[in-house]
Amino acid sequence: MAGVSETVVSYVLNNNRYVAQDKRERVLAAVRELHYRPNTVARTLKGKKSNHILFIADNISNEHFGKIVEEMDKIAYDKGYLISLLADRNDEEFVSQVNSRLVDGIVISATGFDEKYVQMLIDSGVPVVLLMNREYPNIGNEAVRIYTGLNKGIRDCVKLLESRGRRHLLYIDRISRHGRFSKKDDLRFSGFCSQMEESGLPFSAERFVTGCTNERELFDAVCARLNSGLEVDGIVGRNDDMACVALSAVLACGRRVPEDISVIGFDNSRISNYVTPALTSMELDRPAIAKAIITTLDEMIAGGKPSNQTFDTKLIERQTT
Amino acid sequence: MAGVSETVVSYVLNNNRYVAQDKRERVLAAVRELHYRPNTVARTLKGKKSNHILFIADNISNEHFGKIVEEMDKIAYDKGYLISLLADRNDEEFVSQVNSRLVDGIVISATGFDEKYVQMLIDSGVPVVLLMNREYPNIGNEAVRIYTGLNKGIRDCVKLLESRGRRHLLYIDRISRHGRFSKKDDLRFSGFCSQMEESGLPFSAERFVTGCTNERELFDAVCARLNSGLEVDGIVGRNDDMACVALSAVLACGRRVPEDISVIGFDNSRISNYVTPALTSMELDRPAIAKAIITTLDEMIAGGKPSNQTFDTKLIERQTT
DNA sequence: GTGAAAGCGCTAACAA
DNA sequence: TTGTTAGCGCTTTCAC
Repeated sequence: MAGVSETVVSYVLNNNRYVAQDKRERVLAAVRELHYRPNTVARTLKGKKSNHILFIADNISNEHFGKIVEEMDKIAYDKGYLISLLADRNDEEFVSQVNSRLVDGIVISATGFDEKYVQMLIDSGVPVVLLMNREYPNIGNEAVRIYTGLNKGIRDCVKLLESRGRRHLLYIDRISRHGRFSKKDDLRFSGFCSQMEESGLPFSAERFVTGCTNERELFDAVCARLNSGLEVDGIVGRNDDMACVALSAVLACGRRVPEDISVIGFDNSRISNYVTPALTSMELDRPAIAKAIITTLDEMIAGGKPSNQTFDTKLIERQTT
Repeated sequence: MAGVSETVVSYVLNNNRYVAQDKRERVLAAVRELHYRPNTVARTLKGKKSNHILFIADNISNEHFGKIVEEMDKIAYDKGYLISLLADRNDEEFVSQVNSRLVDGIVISATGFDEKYVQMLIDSGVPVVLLMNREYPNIGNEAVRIYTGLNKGIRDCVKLLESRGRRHLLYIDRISRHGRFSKKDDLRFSGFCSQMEESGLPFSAERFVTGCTNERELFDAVCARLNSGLEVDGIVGRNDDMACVALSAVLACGRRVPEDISVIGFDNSRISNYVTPALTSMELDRPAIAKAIITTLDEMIAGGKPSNQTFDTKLIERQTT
């Protein structure tokens, strides 16, 4: 339609070769008239970018995750990327599935996803960003790490309770139906442990509430601790949801919050604002984190070697402390 | 490696032509050994399925949406589909972006997404499933509709309040920074209006709390209604988040819940369980809905003409009613 | 029953 | 400065 070869069209659209002004204009005019769009698939096959980013995660449905994805989408769309969401599966078939897609980059935020598979993904040559909620001791720095502030954040939680005179803390681990409980590689749990140690607070297995497969079990587990004679004057939840369950258990056991027991959550999700008493929590800088993920991946895709990043959390104090 | 032509490999992998048993086995052995995976991109370019489903939504970050996506992923993965998430944008560029991707199917759940663009997507030949939270009066039945029970669900909310002797209701619309408030095409709002009419309950503009751009405004708006002399003994929130804001406003104004005013939410999200008093809500059958979305799309992609589907909601009564 | 070859829509080396 | 052409990895027609 523009009376030029395909080559010229390609040059104009990619803007990577000089093309005579008049031809360039004719091409652009034809593009408009025909609503022409280069076929992303053909482009990818030819070895160009697919403009496709994959987010592998183990908890697609929580609020924190949803907000991160929402923020990522805003930035990604402007850069031309499409984001796909995929729950992790621990097998080679999964890695193989992913590899057959030719995605440009992968973000991983999956506590239970085996490092072996992470390494396979990296080895296939795709840029990988690790959204750090746990350690990856065996993964080298071919993968860029983004620390969202979990470690320092949870330490700050402990310090806050300490400053309120609390010394007998309980840590509330996640609920999981599939046995995915926190191990020492979990950044929140390890941060909690180190801070307890640094602050010289007593920490033993019975202060680590874990292994629950549903809310009811967790509720009962917290009550059991409180009624066992164990001294408890503070509770740190790994996230707001867990803290809320613990909070309701505390109240049900007849303890006052925050007079008898202080409770603090993590994530600053909507729920923290609406429970009674309102839950103190730690806010993550999600917009900045989301932006860093996309920007970092974008740089890696362009062949750069961006460095790891760390973000700070912000204490949102409410009534439970 | 198997000593056969590419053709035979293709036949074996797609299982669509007879291939001699020994060759078939050699191919399969080579596939295993080489960890061979057909390149999805090349396959798509050749005109086959991309096994890629796009979910266009206007509220990626809420809990309801996250759970739907999580359930969709489970089923989609088993069928070989990858799901991408994309916030809607109201312009042709957006449609064009989507079209250049050659996705197999599109799910749309976006209250403010212009029907014009939905039609453009349909016209481009991609199967489209509409996750109904509003009407699409101008879209024909080339798009398959999945009703999640919003209309009947919200009617049941009104009926429940009515059965509790409540007749002076307030409807709490969404909060939006971009002016995306409910219009008559919104299934919850229209369902509420029709039920109010059927039940002969008074409904006027002042009972429709809308136009708020943040929680504080909504809180104030509810208080203003309560203090204006308007008689109010029941509140219906379009979702749990809105109901919670209203609930806190009600309590702040010194009214008792449920003695003076009953409150009901929608979605049965976690928050409804943890506010005080615990919020009565309406649960959607998310696993079934998610399954229906993928199955329907899968059928359409295979060339079938599945029919619209409707799901039921379930009342979860707690303390606010 | 199997292979050769064309072609999906694009990019880029090379030639002109 | 632009056009011809090969080729990305696959599927499928057609011929044998």
